[in-house]
Amino acid sequence: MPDAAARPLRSDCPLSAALDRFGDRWTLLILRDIAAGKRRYGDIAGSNEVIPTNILAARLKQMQADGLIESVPYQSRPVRSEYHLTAKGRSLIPIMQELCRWGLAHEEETRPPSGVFMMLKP
Amino acid sequence: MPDAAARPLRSDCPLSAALDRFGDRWTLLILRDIAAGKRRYGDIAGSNEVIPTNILAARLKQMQADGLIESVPYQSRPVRSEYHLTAKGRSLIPIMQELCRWGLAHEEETRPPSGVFMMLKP
DNA sequence: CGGGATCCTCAATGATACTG
DNA sequence: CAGTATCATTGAGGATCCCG
Repeated sequence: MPDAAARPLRSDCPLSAALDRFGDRWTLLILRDIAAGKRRYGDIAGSNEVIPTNILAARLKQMQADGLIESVPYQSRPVRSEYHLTAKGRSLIPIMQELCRWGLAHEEETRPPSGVFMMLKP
Repeated sequence: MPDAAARPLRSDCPLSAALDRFGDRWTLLILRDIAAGKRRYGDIAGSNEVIPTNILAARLKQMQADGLIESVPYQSRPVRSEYHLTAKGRSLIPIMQELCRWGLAHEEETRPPSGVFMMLKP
């Protein structure tokens, strides 16, 4: 598997650049989990939206390559790491909150007022 | 191809719901173009990031199904339509602007200060 | 010519099994 | 537990083709 590298950007448009970094189905959900305090692989894998493990591993690598998170080893043999947001990753929290507000306002018509699983503490 | 229908959501998380609507590589770029005044298929297809025509057609249908845009016929035989933002589509403009700001702040290090192709007028 | 539809190829995704 | 390997399926991205 080709190791994660910085991907090229499609154009000079900054919106396009942002989407090239986290405009996919999983990156922001992983970032949400880490921001919410989940630090280990298994915590994130156990989230409500069940992310396939191979994709989770690939995204964690890509997000490190993009500077959104960093991995901090907490034991060796076997090597185990925790994931933390970098400053760059933290800079996405307001965006996630705004997306969250939009989702609440526009996509909750049909669903019962069950639990809201997004709770980022600014 | 199954005609565009509202897709199911992965979970109750409103962030996830928002991403299920426009968390892909093209939807927001198309929305940006329409918001910036491009109304016809060819205008959007000619954008800086070259979107394949099959994807553009599919996205336009999906965005209508999701209520983000509406198509207004401006001639019949052959039927030709213009695309406009709905109120729901317009509600994404602040989000696009914030993404844009993020892209400028975090992803422009390497590129020369060439033109910025994103200019949404609030 | 504008607005697609269609076909093809290949990369990414997703499900699941497996391993250190 | 934290991933990697494998494999089927989907989707992206090009290149036409078609139809009015």
